[in-house]
Amino acid sequence: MTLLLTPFYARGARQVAQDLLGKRLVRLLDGRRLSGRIVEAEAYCDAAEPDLACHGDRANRGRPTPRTAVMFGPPGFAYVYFTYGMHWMFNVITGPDGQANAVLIRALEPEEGIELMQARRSKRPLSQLTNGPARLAQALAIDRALNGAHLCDPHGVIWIEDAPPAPPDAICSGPRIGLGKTPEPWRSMPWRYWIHGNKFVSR
DNA sequence: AGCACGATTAACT
DNA sequence: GTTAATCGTGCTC
Repeated sequence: MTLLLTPFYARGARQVAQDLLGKRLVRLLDGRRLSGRIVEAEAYCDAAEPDLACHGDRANRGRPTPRTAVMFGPPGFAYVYFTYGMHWMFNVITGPDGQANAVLIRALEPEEGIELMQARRSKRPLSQLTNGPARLAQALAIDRALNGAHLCDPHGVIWIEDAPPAPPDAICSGPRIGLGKTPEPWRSMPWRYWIHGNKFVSR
């Protein structure tokens, strides 16, 4: 059981997003493991490239704000933010310290603690437990308390474990979801990655 | 101090 | 396919 460490995260967001497919996101809640394999992820702001879809680039002329401060910090930490007045989104920080690079985890294939996750999700069927960024956050009890959490701490409450990667020829890519008003070309850049045919992908 | 809106979801028709 | 829910954030006045 190997925990992914800083060097894994300290790379380009698009590379990390693809390499995260197949890895296991683990949440320790009241001593119990809730987990799932990552099957869908999106890259936001790779290296120093501009990305007007990225919170770090869009707000405050690309400078940190209280909300986005974690994004500008070192890799291997969690960036958790609140949106639509009710939903939490879980990201991992990638790239070098000082750049607002991140990967949004969009969907998991549930593995451990399924009953507990279902209890947290109004007993929804397995297929609708963690197939969306806000859904998986609810299932794994991810909220503002985990913003800034270190994912490389073996005594922490959330981390990502090594697991067999998705075969390269099974990785699909396409435009990111929900960008709405984001200008081109970023709106259409194919920086969303998922495992071909996996039924837990959000769409 | 006020306001428009969002890296979404669930429940509608 | 459409829409309400719901509030923190960042921008403008």
